[in-house]
Amino acid sequence: MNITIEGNSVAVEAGATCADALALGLSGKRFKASVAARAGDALLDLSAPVPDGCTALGAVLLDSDEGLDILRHSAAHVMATAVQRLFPKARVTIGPAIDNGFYYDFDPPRPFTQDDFAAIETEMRHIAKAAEPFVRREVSKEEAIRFFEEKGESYKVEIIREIEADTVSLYDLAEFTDLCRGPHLPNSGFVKAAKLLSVAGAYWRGDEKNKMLSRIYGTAFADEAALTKYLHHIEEAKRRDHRKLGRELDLFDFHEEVAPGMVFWHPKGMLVRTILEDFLRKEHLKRGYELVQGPQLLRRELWEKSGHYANYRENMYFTEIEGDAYGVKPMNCLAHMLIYGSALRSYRELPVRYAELGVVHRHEKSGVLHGLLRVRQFTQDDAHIICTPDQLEDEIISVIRLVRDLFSLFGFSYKLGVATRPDKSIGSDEAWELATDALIKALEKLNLPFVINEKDGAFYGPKIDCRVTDSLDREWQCSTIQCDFTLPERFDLVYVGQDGERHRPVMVHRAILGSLERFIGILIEHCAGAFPTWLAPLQARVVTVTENHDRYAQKVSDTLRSKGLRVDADLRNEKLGYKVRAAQMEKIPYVLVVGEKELESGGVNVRLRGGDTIGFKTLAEVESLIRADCEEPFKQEGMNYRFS
RNA sequence: GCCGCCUUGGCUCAGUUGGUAGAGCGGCUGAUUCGUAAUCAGCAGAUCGUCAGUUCAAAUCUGACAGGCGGCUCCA
Repeated sequence: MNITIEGNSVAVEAGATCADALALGLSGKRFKASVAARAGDALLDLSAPVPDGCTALGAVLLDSDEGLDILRHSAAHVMATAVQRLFPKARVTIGPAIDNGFYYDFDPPRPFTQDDFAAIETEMRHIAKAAEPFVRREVSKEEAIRFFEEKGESYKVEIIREIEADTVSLYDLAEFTDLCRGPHLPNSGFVKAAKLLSVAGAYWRGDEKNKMLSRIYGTAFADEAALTKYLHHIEEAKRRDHRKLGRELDLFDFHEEVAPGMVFWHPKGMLVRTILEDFLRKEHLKRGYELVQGPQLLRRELWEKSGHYANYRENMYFTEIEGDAYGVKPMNCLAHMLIYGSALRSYRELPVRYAELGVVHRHEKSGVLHGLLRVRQFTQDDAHIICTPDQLEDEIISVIRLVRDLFSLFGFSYKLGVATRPDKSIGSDEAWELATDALIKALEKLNLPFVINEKDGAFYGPKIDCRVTDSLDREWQCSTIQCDFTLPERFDLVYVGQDGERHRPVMVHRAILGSLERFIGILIEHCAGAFPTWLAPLQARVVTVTENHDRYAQKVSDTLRSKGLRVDADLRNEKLGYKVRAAQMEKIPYVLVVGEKELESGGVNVRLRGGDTIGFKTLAEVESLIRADCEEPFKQEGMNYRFS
């Protein structure tokens, strides 16, 4: 039969393998770099026969995304084989490839530790060196179950029992056989640049009621150079860790023993926060929001009425005074609804948009806390939009616009997802449909790419989530836009329509940056501590050459401060180079050097954060330079934010 | 909460087989008066996370607890 191999038509004998076919159609070099074959959407082992009716085959190269995926999946098998040799009693479970690597979950007699890595890696190298072939076999379910039962591999048996097909595929690698869909590398010889990275506990099937397994994470690359580069990248990313930079730049800290998961903002960090908050308030007012604020404590009865007490009690803080029980708010919606409900509203008032930088407390489990990214007390840039069903889509569009504008202002890339109705949910089908449609249509109208996260919505309504990544590529949710039909019902929110009748409004909960703490944490990592000039706690530092220039430096600093710029002066008795270095490490955008020449001519010598010296400038020039720098990001957004 | 690891001056880290603590940075003082990423010297600063236990003797060994780190589950 004739098939096309990447554009070349070749004649293939019946019973030929994918490798045979590719060898005919590819250059020798390309063939050698191939680790699997592609037929349409399917990936096949090179050793697999060319499928019946197949008319075209492509090569999957080792260093392509798909090739790396296969490499890492195969590396997981190599690791499992090594573990089986060293720890015969360790039962195996699953071991997939993931972004940047792979893992394998084991149920060992004792959990693995990093100290086991050396031995496992050595064994993995032996297996790689032996270039053991991966051999695929199709067997009946019964046969597979019998096979794994004999080996005592109960987890595998459990998985196989749930597979619907009549047959399953097994892969042999040396003496280790694993249930696996494949495809795999032709042999283990390709797994030469692999490294084990960490151990972790992981629940069997991700359910915390199940047994905790011992997971080993590792990674593998096409060659040693790529692996070294990746490991270097990880090291580099750790330098950007907001927890490290927060301490080094004196932005914030934690006092774990007295308030785990709660931030202590130092002056510089608080300044960044304050500037950000001021900007957010102005931007919200500009976009038709009204600012409100509710109390931190609300009577327990209210939380019972809202359903939070029933569903969320474990995560709430409670207090009691003079026999009255209060709950510390974990969210801001209730106060906003009470404000809405304080008067009978007309349809003419809608949409109502209440915004609050609301401080909330959530008692997160101790193991999940993570610097600023996961805390127990945080501030949401929260708002609740109460509108008619007709207004819903337009409201959502403007919220998404705000998300888009703010995230591009900071230069973040983000991923949007629409979470649809979960199995456990309340509300009518029409309401769900109306809201889900509104969310999707809004995203489509703005031409923003998004994914659908099936059944991932809140129990009271669908939502749009926006996720951004930290320096180590971990994803964190920031924006959330949630439609809610429950609370307006429970709190009997109404508006008087044109017809004089009372109607039920729709409510949208939305946060754009999400939590200010989390957002600032990610921002720190994003800019490696070098905040954009409009947010930098110090925009410029005057640095003297000798103490003869102290008075002049102080005058320069005072003058610029009086213009509203954030400036200080380093008058320490140190060499210029020392103070320049200090300013550089504090990531101050502008260093203004003053010495004899500047004293005489009445200006400063400007050095930029990046290291460039742009030379002599008058103070007026410096002022407009810094202002222009502040306004630059806003021009791109068409926000025209002024710094005066 | 669960699994593994970790906790020594403000920070980063040494501390060999148990014999009651060291360095660099930072801070302070003095000398130096210097032109774009570290001038020199001196001084101060630690009941080694907490509480028990083993021991003649514990930073070091054991246990519990509290935090932290990496994951899991959860979540903004």
